[in-house]
Amino acid sequence: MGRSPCCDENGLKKGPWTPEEDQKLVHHIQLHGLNRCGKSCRLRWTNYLRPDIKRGKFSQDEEKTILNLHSILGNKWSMIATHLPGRTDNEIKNFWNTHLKKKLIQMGFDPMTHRPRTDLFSSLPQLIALASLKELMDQYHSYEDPTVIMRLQTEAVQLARLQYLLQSATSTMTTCTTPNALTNISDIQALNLLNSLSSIKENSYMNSSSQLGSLVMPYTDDLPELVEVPSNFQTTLNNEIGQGSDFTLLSQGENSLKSLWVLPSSPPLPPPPSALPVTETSTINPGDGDACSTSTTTSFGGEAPSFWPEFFSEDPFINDEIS
DNA sequence: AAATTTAGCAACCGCCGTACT
DNA sequence: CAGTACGGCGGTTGCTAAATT
Repeated sequence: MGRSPCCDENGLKKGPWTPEEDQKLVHHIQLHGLNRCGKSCRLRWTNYLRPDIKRGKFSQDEEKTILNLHSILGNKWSMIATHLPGRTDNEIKNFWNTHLKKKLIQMGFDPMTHRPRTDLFSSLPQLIALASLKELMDQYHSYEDPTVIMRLQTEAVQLARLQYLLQSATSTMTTCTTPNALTNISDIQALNLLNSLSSIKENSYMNSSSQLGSLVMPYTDDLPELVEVPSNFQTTLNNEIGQGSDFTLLSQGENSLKSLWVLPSSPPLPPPPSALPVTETSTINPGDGDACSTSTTTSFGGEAPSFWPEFFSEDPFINDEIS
């Protein structure tokens, strides 16, 4: 029964074992006290003992290759391994599960689709950050402390991202079903969550209109520039930055959230690391349709204080650790 | 310093396709 | 066609060392 003997491309014998081979194997196992099954021996050889196996850390190039191939092939570890000489599928799989997957998640990407995540629970870290933001606000009432301002700016960037994700999640949940159980949270729950966030904002930093200019400017290349602002804050917004600013009020209350979205008008320029934004007021330019749009200029001619965070010139979401 | 938690990694397990009798 | 064994694959587990409390 079984296969007849044959050879692979390396000249190694394959197929069923002959009685002589069995004898030799039994002899070797008895001789060396090896109490292992064949499958275990094979795995040990292919994954560890094979002389052509490359050991040690994965290089940047290898990491990029794995990411690229995984985005195309998915969890086809053996296929991916064929493009990385000396690396086994098991090693790549482990590297993916322990490093790359976490890295993508931290960056806000779905490790399976390689796209930005939109499910609610992926935003939990940001929710936690928001909670700590509120705590911070309760703790400090002065905005004059540079360290506090710097931290607030960091938190605000995270908040902006959270709100974008929440908005995406709620709109998705009402229109489509997905196999992902995490998105099965009810609309009511999601809306309650959003409303609670809005109330936190209204009671905290949004009352400080002088901070608004910096709070609504997460300038990055690959992240949403949208920031939600409570609708009852519209007047203040118009007075402070809406008058001819380069921020656009996108829409008002398309759903029950009754919120505004603010985004910098085309195309957002990265702020020079040595300058703070200075907002200048001018006339309101109403936009088309029911979208309430306005236009202003925010320049960066301001003197850069020593506390201006350097990471604003980079991608804050990638480099920032949520405390 | 001890206890606990976390991260990394090798190995295991079960499934499937293929080859052969 | 059924039965058997091999070989490969991907998901998961469990051990160990490092980090943290």
